[in-house]
Amino acid sequence: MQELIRQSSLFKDVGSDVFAQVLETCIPRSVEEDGFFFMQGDAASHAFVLLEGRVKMLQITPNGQQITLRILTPGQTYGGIAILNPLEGYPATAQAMENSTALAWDTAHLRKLAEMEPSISLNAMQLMHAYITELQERQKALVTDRVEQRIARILMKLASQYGKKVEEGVLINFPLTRKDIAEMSGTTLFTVSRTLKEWERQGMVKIGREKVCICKPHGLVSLADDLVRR
Amino acid sequence: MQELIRQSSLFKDVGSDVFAQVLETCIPRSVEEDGFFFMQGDAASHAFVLLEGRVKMLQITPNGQQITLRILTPGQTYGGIAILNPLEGYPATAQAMENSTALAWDTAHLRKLAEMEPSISLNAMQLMHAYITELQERQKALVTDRVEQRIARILMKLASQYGKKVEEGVLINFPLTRKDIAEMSGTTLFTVSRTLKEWERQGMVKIGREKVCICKPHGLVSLADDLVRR
DNA sequence: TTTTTAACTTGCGCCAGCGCAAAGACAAAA
DNA sequence: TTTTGTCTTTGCGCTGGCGCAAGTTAAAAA
Repeated sequence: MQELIRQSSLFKDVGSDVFAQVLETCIPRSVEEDGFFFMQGDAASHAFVLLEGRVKMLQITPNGQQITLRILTPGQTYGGIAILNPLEGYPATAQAMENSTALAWDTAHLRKLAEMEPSISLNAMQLMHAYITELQERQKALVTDRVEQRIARILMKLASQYGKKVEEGVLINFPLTRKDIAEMSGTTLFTVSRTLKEWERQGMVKIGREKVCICKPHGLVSLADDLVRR
Repeated sequence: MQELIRQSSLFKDVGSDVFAQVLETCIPRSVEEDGFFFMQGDAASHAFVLLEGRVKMLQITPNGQQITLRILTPGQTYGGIAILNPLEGYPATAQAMENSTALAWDTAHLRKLAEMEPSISLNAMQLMHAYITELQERQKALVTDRVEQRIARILMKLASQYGKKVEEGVLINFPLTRKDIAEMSGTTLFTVSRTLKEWERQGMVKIGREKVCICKPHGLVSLADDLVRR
């Protein structure tokens, strides 16, 4: 566990003396499947490092539609804005996709730690920067790419994050519904279903209930980069 | 000028001793209309505070299409990621929309300043956080709103940023082409043109060449929030 | 095993918005 | 004043993708 925190994006490169304080000031927090670590708009009082499980960052629109922003795996940081004024609200909701455990630090401790060890601030900024880049990429995709390309891109990304080599190709190694994919790529589950079926016909993927396996990654990449149109 | 830096989002709340160093370490930088402060992907070597002019942050897609991310006014900070490892590339391009002047600080000085004065780091994070929130809002809009709503929202935002009261209503006080609006709202200049004309027919706006004046702000808000469909 | 629940597929109709082309309207330069 | 370049409008055709409804499959619960 210490190992995981040491490698976490927020506390990497922290000197061992300060690191001891990091360990002292954390609060463990467990949330079961479909529960929430925090909701969009809540006062940003804690930053989290995920220890085990999977957590989905999402937004909910006024009319109830969901947008999935990202899926987190152990070692990743979320709610990092807590280092700022806790009057800021979290910009998104963090929901556990399975029983999950995380460590939490509150604003006061975070700031104290950051003052002792500037690299914590830099790490937090690095995190935010990475996220900004990702959001911009996604925005670009939403504006310029067809739905098909966006789905291809999401699958490639999930595969690189959760891919597991099996005999038929690369399996995305956790239950993933058509609706999940739709919420990540900004479309509907119907369109996702149709697209995946078409790809299966072409032998590019193999699909099942809550399961996607990529047989021809190269074909998907071509699609994502718009090198080929169907 | 000092006043402007004092109030700038990056250096506000900086103690007067460190502030003196802020002033010492800056480099003035002028760029004329259509010129660039930096391009997406360039090594992020400097952070800027705009003194005068207007600067557009944009992305260019592989096929040449532009996406406008935001428009900056004097006092605003851009290129703030320079505080991180300069190996990071700027996530977007900064182009002057008119002759513009800014002050720049390089990574080395920024870091030194941030170490002396933690509030600089906090300010930088605050900036990034505000930007993240904005990007998420925009992503939500792209996924869930109709083009009409998105245009309405962009106009409201521009009006709140640059609005000038005139007799007919609130004028967006700088030359703004249909193409500009399209790049901000993720659509085409044709659709923008049609939409604005329709709104003019309804008396909601008054438009001219590179000019938009909002006569019934309330009507636009209703549209943006989808309280009414045409 | 049967039942229930949730995920998925598929056909069909529809329309918002795109893309193009051609023409019109300004503004600045010559 | 005329010219030139840029910005804008508008008609027309087209289609990607949405939305719904009805049916199918598969897993989980009873």
